[in-house]
Amino acid sequence: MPRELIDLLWRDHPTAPRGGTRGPRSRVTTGAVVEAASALADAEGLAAVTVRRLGETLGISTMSVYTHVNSRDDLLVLMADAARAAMPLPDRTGGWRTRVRRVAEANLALLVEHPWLLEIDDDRTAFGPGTIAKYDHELRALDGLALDDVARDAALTFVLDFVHGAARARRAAPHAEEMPELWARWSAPLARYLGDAYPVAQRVGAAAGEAMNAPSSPAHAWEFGLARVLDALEAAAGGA
Amino acid sequence: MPRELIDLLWRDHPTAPRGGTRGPRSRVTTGAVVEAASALADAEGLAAVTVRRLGETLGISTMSVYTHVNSRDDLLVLMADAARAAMPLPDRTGGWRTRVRRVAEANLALLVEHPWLLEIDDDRTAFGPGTIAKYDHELRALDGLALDDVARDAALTFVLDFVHGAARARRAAPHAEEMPELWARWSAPLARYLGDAYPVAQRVGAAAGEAMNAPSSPAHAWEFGLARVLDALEAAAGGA
DNA sequence: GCTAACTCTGTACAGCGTACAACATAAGAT
DNA sequence: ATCTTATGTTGTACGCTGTACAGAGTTAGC
Repeated sequence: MPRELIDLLWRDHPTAPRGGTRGPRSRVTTGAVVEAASALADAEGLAAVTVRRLGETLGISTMSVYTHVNSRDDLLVLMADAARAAMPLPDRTGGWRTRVRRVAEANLALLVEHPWLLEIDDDRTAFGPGTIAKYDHELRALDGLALDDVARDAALTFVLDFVHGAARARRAAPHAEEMPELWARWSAPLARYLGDAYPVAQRVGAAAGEAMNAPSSPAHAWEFGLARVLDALEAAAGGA
Repeated sequence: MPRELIDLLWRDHPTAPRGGTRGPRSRVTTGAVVEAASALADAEGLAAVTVRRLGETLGISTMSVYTHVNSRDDLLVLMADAARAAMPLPDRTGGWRTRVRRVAEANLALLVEHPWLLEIDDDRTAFGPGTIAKYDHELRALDGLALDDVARDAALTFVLDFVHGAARARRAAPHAEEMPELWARWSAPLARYLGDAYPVAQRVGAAAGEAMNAPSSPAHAWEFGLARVLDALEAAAGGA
């Protein structure tokens, strides 16, 4: 399997190198490896995606995984692109505000469904068909705004960064289940250390913390922030 | 060294447990370990911060590191809090727009100086004195905006998420030095795969890519985005 | 049937975080 | 001055990681 990552990314394209026909039939395809890895990441987090685990779940040996994928890093790129390729692209009816809102919502849904995407930070994903198709589609959501190409790209980045931050806040933090116990053990010493210093932080932090536990809060913060983002875009384009 | 992380975070506080006086003198303090780790991360990235490397640079054995820090995860929390404690807090003169701009700029500077902060995602940092002091100070930058406590916290998060995204884009990507070679090897097959599909993505991507190489571009995108963020805050508060 | 191309596999290595037990050292108790 | 006890330091060892490499098994084309 000396196929390059770019050819693996485009493995479904008609002109992509298929690999010779000699030798034993593969018991598994690159796509199947990527799917299994993504399922594993969905279920147990990205750290559970080890080459050994992957071989096990696929019913092949550890090293056979490398027949279909060049390295774990490459696999992560393939996973990220596959997730974006499988993402339902929001429809294009309505005004730009509606369309951009749908883009934001679709991206939030994607990141909530696959939180491990937040941990994959590899520029090479930009070469994948899923990522490119997504980029193209989302750029078009900005049609109608008076933005040149560079500004259009910056505007999309602006929206997606906002979504990224919201998704990061929303997902269960890595050690979330231990937090109650941690709080029980630490709140007393923390109060002792703090005394009456930082009154603003203490008051606002308490309010924000309580609000966080209210079920409606993340949705409210999302609506609030998204409205701000849309307003900002409108202002940037000098009113659509 | 059975001191808990919270006590290590507050180790400079007068009432923090100092640890008994018996036994050999420590050859090294927790603070020194954190400093060495941060220097290592600045120079070679967070992945270079291994317990073995740390022991080496400190002139103690690998396992002695654990005398001063409970685990590598705890060390990352201490590093993050120390970086925030050492951050120069922007002064508080001027209107809220000026102050918030300074907050954003200070945070960008922090993340550019210590890009590894982007990789540390641990809720326990919120218990550290540096993080709390920073939070308090930054909340006060929003004084004068008509926001209740929950909204004030959300507004700060909004600003900091924007900075976070900008910093992520600005830092040298993990495999940045290999990108030119990668591009040379991949641009031809990519062009073949793409054909004339996704014209918008191709045009905008090319423009944005070229702009990225223009030295003025990141600064321009930053100014643009920051202005949008400030406008959004003003709108959120119903005009300051 | 032979050869070349291909998949699959087991072994092995260097690196990681860290549990644990043994030892060294210094202060407090006697 | 001696003993006790708390602490710092260290080496060894374990299980885990990604993956290089060599060899064995399998199939298509000559």
